[in-house]
Amino acid sequence: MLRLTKKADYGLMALRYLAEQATLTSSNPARSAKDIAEAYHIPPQLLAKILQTLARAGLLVSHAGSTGGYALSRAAREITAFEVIRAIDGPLFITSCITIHGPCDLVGTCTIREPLRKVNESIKDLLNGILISDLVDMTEVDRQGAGTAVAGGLVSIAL
Amino acid sequence: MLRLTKKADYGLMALRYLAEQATLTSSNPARSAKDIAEAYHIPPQLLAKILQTLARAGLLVSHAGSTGGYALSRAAREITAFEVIRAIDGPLFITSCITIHGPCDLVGTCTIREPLRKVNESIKDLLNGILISDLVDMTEVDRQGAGTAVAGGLVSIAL
DNA sequence: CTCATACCAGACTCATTTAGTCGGTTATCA
DNA sequence: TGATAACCGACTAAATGAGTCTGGTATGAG
Repeated sequence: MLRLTKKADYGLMALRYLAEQATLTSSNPARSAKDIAEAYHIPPQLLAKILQTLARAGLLVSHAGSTGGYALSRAAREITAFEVIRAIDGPLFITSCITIHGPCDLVGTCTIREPLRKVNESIKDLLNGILISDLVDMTEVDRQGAGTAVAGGLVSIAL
Repeated sequence: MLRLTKKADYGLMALRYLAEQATLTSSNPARSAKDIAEAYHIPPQLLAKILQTLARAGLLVSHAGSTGGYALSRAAREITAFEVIRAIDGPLFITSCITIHGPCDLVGTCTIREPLRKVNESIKDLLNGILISDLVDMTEVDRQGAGTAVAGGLVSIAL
């Protein structure tokens, strides 16, 4: 089915939210897991775990205490969607031939591994071309009902 | 995790096999599910079901009886990897926001749906650029140890 | 000082999906 | 007419995903 997990979805939404907040507020950009969860109606405990994962991966900085919360560790235009997805969902494998335990038992007989590996790389490049800042920008565009502006760059994929 | 199911893997391998056989034999290109399964050490009954699905989708033609089996319904260069994957794994959704039951319950609050939809389209285009004949060609290239030749086209993706 | 707030960590449950099996039916050809 | 092979749906088991629970630890406000 080739779909992202809900966790990755939630993670992207949270990062986008934090990026947006960072531009709106000058002083303390930190937001608690609870706040973000309420903003999007995400199960709070689940989001908490996701944010912890992202903090462990170095994409977020966390701070405990009453004024604490999470904030982006870098600028929004220096964090890619791929990093987020990879931190949450783990390494990206389009084929089940290539797993974390090395090649599958069809080694030698599997004839489509190499082509699919290239597709894998292409998708990775594609996701690496999407920045958290792009997510914010796109929402703004949608809000204005324009749809003409094109955010982000151009990704060329050679097979 | 963004991975293909094993069924889709098996389906692609089978189609590639049938494409290869079609070029090698002049007369009857049909191969039984059992033969293909044995060639790749795939559970025969499972592959049988996959081939039936592909036949129902119009990608294969089937013929019962002692000399029967499956064959490609079109030329190998007129069948895309996307068609195969879609026939087996169903519609392709990179985000769990967009499901078969329409938009998720986060409608209105989900801020990343549109960007991810575009990624989805890009992946679709990417897979549509890969033909079954490419899979055969690539294997040949690998066999020759070349690696210089590049099969397939170039897919440009605008975000 | 202390307490409410918030992060941290892991075990755990429940639901869904995936992988694979089983049994029986129908079609075709030697 | 019997061997071969496609067809079909129901079924089971394993893996993954989504979400919860419980018990901690840090930190700043009052």
